[in-house]
Amino acid sequence: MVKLEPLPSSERLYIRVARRIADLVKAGDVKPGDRLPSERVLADMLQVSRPSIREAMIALEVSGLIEVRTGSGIFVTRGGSSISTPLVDSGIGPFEILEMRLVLEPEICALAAERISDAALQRLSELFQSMVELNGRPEMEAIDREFHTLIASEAENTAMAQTVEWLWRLRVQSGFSRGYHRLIVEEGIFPTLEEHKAILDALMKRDPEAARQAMTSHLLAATEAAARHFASNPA
Amino acid sequence: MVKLEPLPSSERLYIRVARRIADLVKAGDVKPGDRLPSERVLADMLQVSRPSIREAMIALEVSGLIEVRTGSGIFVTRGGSSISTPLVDSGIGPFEILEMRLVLEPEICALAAERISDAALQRLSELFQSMVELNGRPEMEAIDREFHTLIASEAENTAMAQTVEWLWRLRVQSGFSRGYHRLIVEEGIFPTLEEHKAILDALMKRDPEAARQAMTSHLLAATEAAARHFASNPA
DNA sequence: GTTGGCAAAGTGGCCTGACCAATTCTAATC
DNA sequence: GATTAGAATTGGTCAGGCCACTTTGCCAAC
Repeated sequence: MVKLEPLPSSERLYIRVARRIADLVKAGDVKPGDRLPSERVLADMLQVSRPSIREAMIALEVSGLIEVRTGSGIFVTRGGSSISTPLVDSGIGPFEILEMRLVLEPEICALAAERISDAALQRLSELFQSMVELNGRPEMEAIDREFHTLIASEAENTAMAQTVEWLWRLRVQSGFSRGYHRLIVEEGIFPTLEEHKAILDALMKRDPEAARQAMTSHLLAATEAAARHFASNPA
Repeated sequence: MVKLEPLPSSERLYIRVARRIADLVKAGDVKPGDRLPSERVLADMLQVSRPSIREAMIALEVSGLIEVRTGSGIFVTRGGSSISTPLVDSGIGPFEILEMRLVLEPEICALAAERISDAALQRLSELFQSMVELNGRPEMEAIDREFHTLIASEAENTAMAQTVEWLWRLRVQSGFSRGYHRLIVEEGIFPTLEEHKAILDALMKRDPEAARQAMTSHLLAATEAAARHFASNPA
């Protein structure tokens, strides 16, 4: 029972093209934020047709490496690549997301307490101030998101940071945020503010154990709030 | 400072097409393993050009929802979504992966201890037997992978399960496994066997605390082994 | 000098139609 | 009935074209 897999010889063209482009980015020839040559130019350079270039670009776009702006050009994404789920609904629900965050983010927070930079602490303070000022307006969710993703990025573990960002994307996608605003208005925003304050304080003291504890409390409270929310707002 | 999200207008065509197809799958009109209508037929049905259909298919293919077989047709993937091989290198290294697994998998294992099915326990036993028999051959890594991903899927949290699979894909991609075989030969396979046995036993007793403990020990050992490996094999 | 508007150039979005290569189906042949 | 050669089907790729949107820069009006 031999199993000679290989000799694929020629992969599909769009994959080869996509890899070439991805290599350019990885090699640093084009940096995040840069604009790639136009599709027509790329087609000419790589000696393939424009449809093939387009297919490769779509593959890279779905992979999160590039961003296509109509009429303007193709740009390299700033965040690099990540777990992608733009098209297919993952079927992952709010409680699964929260259960996973409850496992992941306290540890991330503890790591971040030891590794976080002063600049990041400064930014977190600003974000917290914004939360106080916004006080329950819909924009708060975006602030909340940056608060958590920033902490995740300061844990200095790309895998963890990308996962946290992925979970936020899933959350937005899963219709959890549709009732978010009403929820925080009903519940009152202050408990959430206090929880974030506790996290911020722990990070500033660079106290891993306190940070872990604060994040755990915050996410437990969020889970309970979500449970109440869904109890009174079936599906 | 209003922030009116600038009208949805028309998304790009390939995305709308891809969503339509994805909905077909989600609604169960076409099931995993089924063949989709040919590109030409789809183009005719949706009243778009074939290139647009192709672009949508590539997006879905990258997303892992479908599989394209030249000359044969387009088929819905059996494993749902996320079997796809990432197109771009994430730049995430072995130690980041291990650090994250060390956070995630012990908790997953504890959850699985309470939720795991008898069938899954049976399968885990078989996998362990295979590990004993293979005893250090390269195929072991695939077994190891199924062992861990199966446990993750039994935690009954799709987000966690997908993340564990993602981490394995990253591992394969990050060149960690290139020296894997030599490593386990040098180190001897027995410690790893014992660690897996401990995990299996804990799950069979449905003891969450023991399961968490066993998985932690296993991953700590793996981290140390990886450290030794990279110490003697500079990148 | 600044501002405002407008046109041209550049870019991606999408289409038509065609040919090639791999696969599968069909039917004639043995 | 099994084999096999040819036809039909299907994805892979290309060429060229037109449209809509963005950007840019010139020029007129203030």
